[in-house]
Amino acid sequence: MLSPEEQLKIIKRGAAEIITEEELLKKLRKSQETGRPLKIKAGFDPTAPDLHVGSAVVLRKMKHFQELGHEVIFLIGDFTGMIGDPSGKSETRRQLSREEVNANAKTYEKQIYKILAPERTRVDFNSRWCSPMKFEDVIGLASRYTVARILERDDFAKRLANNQPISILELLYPLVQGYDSVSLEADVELGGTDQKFNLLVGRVLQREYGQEPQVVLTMPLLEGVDGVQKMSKSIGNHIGINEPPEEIYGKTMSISDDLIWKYFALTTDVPENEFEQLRMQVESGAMNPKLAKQRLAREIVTLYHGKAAAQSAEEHFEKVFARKEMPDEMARVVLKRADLANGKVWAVKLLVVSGFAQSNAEARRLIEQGGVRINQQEIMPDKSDIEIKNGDVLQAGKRRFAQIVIE
RNA sequence: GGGGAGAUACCCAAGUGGCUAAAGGGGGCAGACUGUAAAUCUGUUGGCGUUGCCUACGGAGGUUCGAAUCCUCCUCUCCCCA
Repeated sequence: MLSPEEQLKIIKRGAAEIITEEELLKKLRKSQETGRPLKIKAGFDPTAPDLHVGSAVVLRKMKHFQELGHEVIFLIGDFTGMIGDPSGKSETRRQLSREEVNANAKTYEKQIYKILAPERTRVDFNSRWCSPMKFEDVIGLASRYTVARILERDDFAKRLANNQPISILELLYPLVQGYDSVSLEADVELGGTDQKFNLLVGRVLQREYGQEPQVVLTMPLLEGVDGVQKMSKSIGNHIGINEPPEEIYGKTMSISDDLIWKYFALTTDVPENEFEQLRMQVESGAMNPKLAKQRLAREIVTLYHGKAAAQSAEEHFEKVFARKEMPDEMARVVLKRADLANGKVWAVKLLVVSGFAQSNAEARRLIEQGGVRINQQEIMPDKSDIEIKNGDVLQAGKRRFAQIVIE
């Protein structure tokens, strides 16, 4: 077993902030003396069970703890999810049914074990202690924190300043999350840097309830493929860990060059000195950043799909984007023979049927912009009906392909 | 409880009777370029087999030849006073 100091070193890798490091070290020492593993808590929203490499940043840190022999609790915030938030405009706060929550939890479990060890992971739900709470318990909880302190939270302060609505429920959220820590008697809570406030509330509440406060460990937020906003499914700038290898590879290649190193640090197991060396080569001009990014893309695909998949994803990418050839495998569009007139189809319709355009108008636009090809041959806007045969390849834009099947 | 301000497309935001399918920005999509789905530049961005028609400026009515724009009621949000 590693010494507390060595453990701390591993834990610190990639972390944004640890509050406080001394407390963590103390807890690690005590754990080693008593043989009792630390309880590591991280909370997850029950509404978005599609994990991406951004949410994986925290999971990977959980994994580190797990490998050090500590107890990891994957906490699903189902209680709050089942209440929903009527004031919120975002659908992510939509009220969920018990069934939906259960289904989402299952989806989570399928995904997290791509990263965590199942036998050493405890999945829990905060409805377990929230649902039985009586109103006086809630009042008791509410009495332990003040509005002024809640309003310290950055986004609350901003919304207040900008005259934007804040529901009472939203004010209660940090308290609920903090109370989760009390119920679990958490030693450490992990989260993104945007969670810092909520995690700190946990410390205050634990103290209020006579417990030793948890150590707060925040991880940097990973920007999505747009390079600006935090990776999130609702924004659509995410790389999902369940996506096909080609998608993960391609999306990784689409991140901004500046982000390569942050991705290496937070989403892969590549040792720091190794990617720092790549970085120096790129910055000195000795290496094309594309190569470094390809290494990154391979690493990420390997993590979730294995080495062979990473290899073929890379080949696919080179073929389609560097050499602008057609991929080996692609989706199929099935047409009935009856849909054809003299072997011809209306190109606009074809695009809609294949799902490359949402509407006829969008399909027209695509064609007018020169973005549609059949067998690499551009479709001209003035020719509305095009001849097609079985096996022809329809292409929309640079990366969407489909093979036409006529039956 | 009283007074005031506001709600515009995926998001932010301009527009205060016809020239408005609605400025500008962001995002998305496409094209060019390239070293990649980086960066940059350009175009495009409600629907309909489309020289026209339909739908759309919080909701429902109304005024008018004509309404995002004026009137009435309703819903929601914010501010000030109590």
